[in-house]
Amino acid sequence: MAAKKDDPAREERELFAAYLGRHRLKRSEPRELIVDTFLRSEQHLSVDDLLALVRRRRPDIGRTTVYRTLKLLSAAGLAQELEFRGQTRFEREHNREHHDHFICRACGSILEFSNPEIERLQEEIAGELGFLIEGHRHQILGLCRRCQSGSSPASRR
Amino acid sequence: MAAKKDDPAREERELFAAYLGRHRLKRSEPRELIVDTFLRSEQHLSVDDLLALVRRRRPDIGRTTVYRTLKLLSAAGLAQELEFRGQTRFEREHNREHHDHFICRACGSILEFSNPEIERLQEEIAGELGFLIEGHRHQILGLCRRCQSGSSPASRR
DNA sequence: GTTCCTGCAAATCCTTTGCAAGTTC
DNA sequence: GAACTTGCAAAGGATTTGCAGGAAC
Repeated sequence: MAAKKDDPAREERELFAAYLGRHRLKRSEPRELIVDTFLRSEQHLSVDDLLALVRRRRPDIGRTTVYRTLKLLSAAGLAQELEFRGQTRFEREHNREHHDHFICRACGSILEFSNPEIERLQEEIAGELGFLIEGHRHQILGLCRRCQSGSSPASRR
Repeated sequence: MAAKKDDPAREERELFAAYLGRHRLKRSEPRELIVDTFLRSEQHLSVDDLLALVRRRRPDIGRTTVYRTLKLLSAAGLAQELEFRGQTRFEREHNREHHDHFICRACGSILEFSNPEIERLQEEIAGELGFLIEGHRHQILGLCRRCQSGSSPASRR
């Protein structure tokens, strides 16, 4: 359950390699760099956030490749998309406990939360309506602690 | 509480007129037509849905005007935006009980639900994190009853 | 008459696609 | 060498903005 000592992302990289193999896709240096960077990064990256990180090492990598690789990661079940104000952000998905998000409208920071009782109630309501749940998107919008108290909002990343 | 006999949207139209007055904005025929059409329509309209409805009466109305009027309606607290797959939809907001949405991924239909217990739990969790709630977006995605059973999905609107 | 509205076209933003050149198997 | 990848540029879709003409106050 716990991460391996030296490489918490090893399992995910293996899963990604397996996904590529299953689909007759090839490994490549840009692809591996993007995947590694994503897996080691903070959560909730936009495409441009990730692109900037990747370009620190390989300034010649194109935005398109980041888009395509993130799509692969999603398809492989290793990344999940979040939508906020028309922007898409991505977070790691594998082996992470299900959770939802608070989003601060002032500084854009994202806090995670989870509550089994809410999940249970969702299932219950869906059952009553005959609806089959495949997923959900639950975002709470407002102000984080810092942005409520501080005179100026925490700077946007 | 209950709607007026002949014109359930009277109060909303008055509120909208008041909003215009407060902001030194003018009334106009396209604007009133769009507002009326929106208030009388089914829920969860996209901009193009509303545009099509409005053009039945006035084919010369532009998409831009619909965008702008919906923005005014939101600002006046009479409409609320929903986001789904990069598309924005709008629903009436005033005097409606708070609710969230099921969205069927097959036919795109939207069911509403509400659950005070979920609301309460949200508040509770937010309190623990010191987060001040201003709103939330809670969508459950999956398959509606028809699309689970029927061989072919209910047609997309 | 001044200020606000309107529709069109152009511009933006985010994302996807076509394509020729480069890589991987 | 065949099949897949890459980056660029172009295309796409949704939404916004600039602007000249028209309507409301």
